[in-house]
Amino acid sequence: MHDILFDFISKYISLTEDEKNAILSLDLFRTVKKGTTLLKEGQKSKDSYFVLKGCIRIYYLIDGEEKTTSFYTEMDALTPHCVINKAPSKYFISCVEDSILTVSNSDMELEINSKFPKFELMCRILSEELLAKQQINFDDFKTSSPEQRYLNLLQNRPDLIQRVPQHQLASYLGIKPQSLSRLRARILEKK
Amino acid sequence: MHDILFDFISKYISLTEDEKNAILSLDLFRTVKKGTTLLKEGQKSKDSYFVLKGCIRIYYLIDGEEKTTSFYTEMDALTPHCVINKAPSKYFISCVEDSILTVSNSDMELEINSKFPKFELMCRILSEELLAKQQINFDDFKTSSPEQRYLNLLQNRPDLIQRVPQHQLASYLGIKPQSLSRLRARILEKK
DNA sequence: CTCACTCGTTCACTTAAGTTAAGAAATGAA
DNA sequence: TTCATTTCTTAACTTAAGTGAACGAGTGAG
Repeated sequence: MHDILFDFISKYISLTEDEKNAILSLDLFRTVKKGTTLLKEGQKSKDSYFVLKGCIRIYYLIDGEEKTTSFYTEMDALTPHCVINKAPSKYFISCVEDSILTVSNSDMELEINSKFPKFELMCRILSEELLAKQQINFDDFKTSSPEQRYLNLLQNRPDLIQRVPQHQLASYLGIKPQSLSRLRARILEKK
Repeated sequence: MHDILFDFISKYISLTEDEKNAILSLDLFRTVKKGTTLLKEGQKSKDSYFVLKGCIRIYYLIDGEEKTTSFYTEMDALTPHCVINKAPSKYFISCVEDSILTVSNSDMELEINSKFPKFELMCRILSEELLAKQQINFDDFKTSSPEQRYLNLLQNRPDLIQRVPQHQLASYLGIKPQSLSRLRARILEKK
């Protein structure tokens, strides 16, 4: 399990054994049950997550309705906005499946980063990469119809469609569950 | 003009006179005319931008049509995805107004960052902040209708609606220019 | 000044998403 | 297993966005 984390890190920097041990001594690994809420609206958390196995999601509660806006699966890193801007969270984070995560506190990260400048570098590169990826994602979303977005998802993250409830997928695509059902029927007809 | 840049930087780190001079010696400042294309689809640029005055936009050319997906105005920083992942650009960057920018090369940044670790820190914090902001933005987009998105824009970036052509605004809102016209008429009626 | 072109708006029509409701299927707890 | 709940689908109807076309206003090049 640890290897998954180190494989991920090795894409950005190389670690000495000492550094690996420093990370392991932080005791970051957690297993969480499906349905567990990791963060609630209004809370001020300092925790960031990295998904080793499983799936977690961000959702908003708007007019009593859950609106899921993102999914994080294997090898995805998530730092909630409330950690960055120290404001109460606007959203919930919850486990879609039984999952294995690393949970790291921003105080710990500050300490590690100042002790090992290498980590600072990794965090910068990682954030820049995620930002660029997120921008392309957003652009794709803006420039396509719900149907195209579903077909894109089918191409790029086919696993999500299998492992995630339809009504959560729907709001992820920016539409209602009924529209997703209809849209899928329409696509099948065309084939 | 230089002050705008230093004011921005001072939100993240504090600079000595030496460091300020190091930055100034890089000769980053450029004035660009309205309509200038800064980056074309297919190009592999290493340039990042910071807007001191004016407005630049990202747009895609899809089926011969321009789809504008973002605007950058005063105090906005933009590092194109092609700089990050070293791939040909998927989009164009162009000047909406006569503008004053800083243009910095990623090689220069690499050098500066290794010479002054402070900059590395600033870049990390800045990217993390931008990523968090971008996520909230994307979430808002997903969870609202075109009409709500227009009303949000009216709240959060009212200047954009004045300074940017309607058809560019439309694709920024994820709709067609005709729909934006109609939607605005609808809102006026309601009042 | 004139002509061509772009831009924003309007209209009629088409298409697809939102809404409300109902029912079947799957899930989970007692 | 049973019962309640959640999830997904379908349907009928409403609403809003997409499409194609036309028009006037504004802009820029010659």
